[in-house]
Amino acid sequence: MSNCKTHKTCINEALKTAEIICNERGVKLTKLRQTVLKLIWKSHNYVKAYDLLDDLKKIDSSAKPPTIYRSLDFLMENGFIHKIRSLNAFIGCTHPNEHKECYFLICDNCQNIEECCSEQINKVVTTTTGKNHFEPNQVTLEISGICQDCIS
Amino acid sequence: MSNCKTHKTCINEALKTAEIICNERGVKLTKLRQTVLKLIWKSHNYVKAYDLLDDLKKIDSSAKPPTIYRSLDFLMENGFIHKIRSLNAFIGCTHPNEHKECYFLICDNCQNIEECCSEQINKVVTTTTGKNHFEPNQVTLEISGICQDCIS
DNA sequence: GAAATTGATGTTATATTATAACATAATTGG
DNA sequence: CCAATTATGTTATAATATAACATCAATTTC
Repeated sequence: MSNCKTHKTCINEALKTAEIICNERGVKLTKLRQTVLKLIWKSHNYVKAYDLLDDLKKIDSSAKPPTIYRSLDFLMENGFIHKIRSLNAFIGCTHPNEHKECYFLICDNCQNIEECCSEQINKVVTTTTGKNHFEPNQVTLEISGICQDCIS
Repeated sequence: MSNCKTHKTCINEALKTAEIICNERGVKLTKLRQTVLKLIWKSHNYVKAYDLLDDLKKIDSSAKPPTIYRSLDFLMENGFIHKIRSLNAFIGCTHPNEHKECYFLICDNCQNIEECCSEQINKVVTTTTGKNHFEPNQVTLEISGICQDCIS
């Protein structure tokens, strides 16, 4: 669970980091992409694409599905957000650029998602794929259940 | 990769196992559910729900989306098939009832999916969730990449 | 700096995936 | 048998996502 005091800091942080990484990579964090990233970071929870679209429409009434999905694609490609496949939803990455593999603990009760990265998991994934002579590209690990705060 | 000689055996095996488990559990593997399971087992690859629906329509032209999705739900609940979330697709389980957690190696090239279960992964998942005081319910682990046969 | 190329966004349309809601039929437990 | 439950039929629509083409903006090349 996030216990940020002034959430604005989180948003600014996320935007700043993205900006820096984009500069490094020579890709552009356009106004639109910034806006979408900001909207995703409105909270620490996951967002659905069409909810995001509704939010965006408040700013630009001409926004349409491709508007959102393209920005989402860009933000995912660059590791600024993640797609949660078991929810068809998106969430801001808490540490873009640090590594590729991010794992998620998804609370069925409060909907909170904890990004949980583990060297140990990486290792065991490597071992398993190695045993199968499989060259991994993308690892999706999503664990749903009940989070600490909801276990009573 | 599957190298079954007479694939019919795989289908029959899957159906028989499902039948037995259903009897044990006192749930019903109805004609429809059997048919859907058989259609899923038409190959060792994954299938998409609407392709399945098309197949089913050849048998019963009145089949509609809920027909398929209900059967899929039943078959998933009972562990006879898995949903591959990163593909929005379904695949027969190669060892229903043995355990809950099944992991997948998905080849980006040949589309083959290898069910890969690992006590080691289970353990590290338990450790990770434990560390986070998280009570896991459902674990989704899908690794996409290039399989043994496609690495040249 | 004009032309050409590339990348981003706008726009229309539609594909794909999935479920709600209610009707009917089949099964089973008392 | 009757009531209750479970399964299926049916209609409609919700939710998720992309194709295809038009336009606009930025950049590069000459």
